Amino acid sequence: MFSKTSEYGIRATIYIAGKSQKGERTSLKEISTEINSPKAFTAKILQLLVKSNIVESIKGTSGGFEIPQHNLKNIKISDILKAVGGVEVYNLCGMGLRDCSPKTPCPIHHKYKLIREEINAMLQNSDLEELAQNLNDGIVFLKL
Amino acid sequence: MFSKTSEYGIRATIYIAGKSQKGERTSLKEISTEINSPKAFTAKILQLLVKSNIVESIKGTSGGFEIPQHNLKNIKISDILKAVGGVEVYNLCGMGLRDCSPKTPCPIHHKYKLIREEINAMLQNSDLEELAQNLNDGIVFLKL
DNA sequence: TTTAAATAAGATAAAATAGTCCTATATCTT
DNA sequence: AAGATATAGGACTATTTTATCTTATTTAAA
Repeated sequence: MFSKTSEYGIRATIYIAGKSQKGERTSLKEISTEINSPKAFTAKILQLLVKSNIVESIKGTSGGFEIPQHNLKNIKISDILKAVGGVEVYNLCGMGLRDCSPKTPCPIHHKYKLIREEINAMLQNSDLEELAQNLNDGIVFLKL
Repeated sequence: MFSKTSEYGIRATIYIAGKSQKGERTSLKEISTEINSPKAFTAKILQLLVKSNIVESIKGTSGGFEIPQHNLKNIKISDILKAVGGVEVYNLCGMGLRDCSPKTPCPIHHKYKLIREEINAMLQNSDLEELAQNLNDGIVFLKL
């Protein structure tokens, strides 16, 4: 479904969001431990998220990553995917046709269109405030 | 969404099905031209489909590929994906968690589960007879 | 029976994705 | 001011996916 980059990106962001919601800052080391992701690779992905202003990074001792609490409600999973470069997938033809359209549809165009719309709705409706709350309430998980 | 292998596999099979429905046999050359796929790579994928008894191959001059007409109704897209090794994706956690389950769900488990079920329904409900008919009627297309 | 045309199969190559390592830079603490 | 700890970034490596090339085999037709 998602690329590894997208998976780690989403999980890392939600983890940071959970910490931020509790007023805590977290480090790369903690993140990669808690979401079971390769550390150096996750660092690269976090750099993308910082560049896109989804996550803030603080260098130096006691540095780390955080997300301003008042931003949590406005950040959706689709924003994370956009930042790490993995969102346009869900707006393309399921069978890889360049000119797939309602007028020249691929064999699964109509059925897949509905699914694509639901995927996009899911990605655009899930905000970090809700996701972080669920994480902190212990009703969802990020570890392998 | 699908891997290239899956895309070409589905498109090639539907193309062969369309020909078979008209009582015609088709060749690798024709297939890769008509579905805009790399020839040698498509040949590999067709080998997988032949091994899984989805497609029949005939060697030699005037050889090619075909699907017995009475099989068309029983072959679903999910069978094609199974043959080329690209179906289990839609039964895994969207965020890559090994232990994702209703009891220990990932943050998008419940929403994604519904989507997964619809994807699987789509893959299991689309049979080659219908898909080939649509292709022959000119209401769906396989080319870029 | 030779030739041409077709698929089969194995080896190889190229490209994309995933992941690591090392050095630089910033910053808190002592 | 020095040292420890953190992120930033570039170079590099590994793996997987996608794609090609070459040779063998089969078979219809000339």
